[in-house]
Amino acid sequence: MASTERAIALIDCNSFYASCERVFRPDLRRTPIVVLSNNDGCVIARSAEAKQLGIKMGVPYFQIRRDLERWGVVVFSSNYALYGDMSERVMTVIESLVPAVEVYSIDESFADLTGVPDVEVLGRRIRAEVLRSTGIPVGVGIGGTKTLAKLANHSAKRWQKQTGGVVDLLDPVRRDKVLRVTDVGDVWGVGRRMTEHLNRLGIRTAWDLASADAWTLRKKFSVVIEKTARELRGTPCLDLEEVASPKQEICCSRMFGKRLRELEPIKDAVAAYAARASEKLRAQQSMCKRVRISIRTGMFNPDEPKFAKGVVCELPYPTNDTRYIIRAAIAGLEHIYRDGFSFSKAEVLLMDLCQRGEYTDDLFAQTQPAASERVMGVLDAINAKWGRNTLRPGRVTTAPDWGMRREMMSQSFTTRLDQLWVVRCN
DNA sequence: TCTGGGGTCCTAGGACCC
DNA sequence: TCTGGGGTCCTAGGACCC
Repeated sequence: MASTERAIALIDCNSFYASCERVFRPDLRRTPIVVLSNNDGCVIARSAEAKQLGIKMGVPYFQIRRDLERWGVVVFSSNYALYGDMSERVMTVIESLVPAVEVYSIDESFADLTGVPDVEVLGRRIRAEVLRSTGIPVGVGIGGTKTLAKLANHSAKRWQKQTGGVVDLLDPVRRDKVLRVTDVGDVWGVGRRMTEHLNRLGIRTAWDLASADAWTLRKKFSVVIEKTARELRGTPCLDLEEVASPKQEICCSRMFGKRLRELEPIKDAVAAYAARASEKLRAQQSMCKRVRISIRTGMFNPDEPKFAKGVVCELPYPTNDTRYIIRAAIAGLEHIYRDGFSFSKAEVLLMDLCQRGEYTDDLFAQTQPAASERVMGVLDAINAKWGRNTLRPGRVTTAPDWGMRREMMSQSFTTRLDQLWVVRCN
């Protein structure tokens, strides 16, 4: 039965990073897998088997290392080159099957299925096609709004066996049934804090939230939660955004592979982060007017003296020139650095972005010289052809001793021919 | 020894203007 | 004696997301 009722699907990859690793290690089909954050810090992805073992998201690796060994869990450092490339492949397959897509994150996309005769059949087809073409298992949730599609997807995971990974909540009876058995904290957009607030008002399930008075929610909390409640009722408040708008700020922040006390190595790290952020800036055709640089010591060790500081540096004119951005970031760093602390992390944040060619607000304001444009153009062209950091500013080192720890990284199977040397089959 | 990285949106409150 | 009001812009901080 065809209908013009609005239908949105949320398609997400199951245990995405773990699934990516498994595609190239079919011998691990039934083995529990976890993937670690940068620096092998904490667990950020778990295969279904690993979840079953009770391994929690975000738990520090060093705390559970022994257990993982004992249980025979296979551990990977994160390999973003691989995940990014696999993500593109998954999205391409989805785009070939549905009228309109919004890529929402590395492992999720919304699709507009309005007017599709049988959404559940299409959902199952998406699932089968993505699995066949990429090896990645996905779940599909369908609803009248984005929030309901998210809820449907959550249900597909929760009742994986019964649903086969596809849930359609367009039918109001089924929708209400699911709303009643879902905790309000499991609703998209309701975090820990909001859950506490809502619980205090006696709002415990998604159904309670959907039934709550929208105006009261707005007055007591914010328009955000009001929209969530309306969406749960089936009133669309969030549109599908097919064209990604340029980022309003760009950030590069990382923990160092080890603590740094001296200013010089921190300068090197900040230069590298500033260079990376500038690349992202140019990739979306933007310029920035201000740079914020911040550093901090470790946050968890109670014996370690704590210190954190940041500063915003104005640039003389909007620029995308790595050299000036590095210069500003280092000047800021010298300003905030303090002797006698063990620093663990630095962050470079590019703020006040504008699109290249956008009119400056001051007719007499200085603009970036053409030479900058040319040098950066050459830099990016060479690195696009020969790989990141083939050409780089003198301050940026490739294998610094403060660099990231990643001792269990898989090969970049899909993006580096020189690393494609073993694929195990059983 | 050891605890990620990258974003968005909203709100409150201060500064400033007329 | 007596001390406006409305509007805008900016910033910091909170909350949330994956």
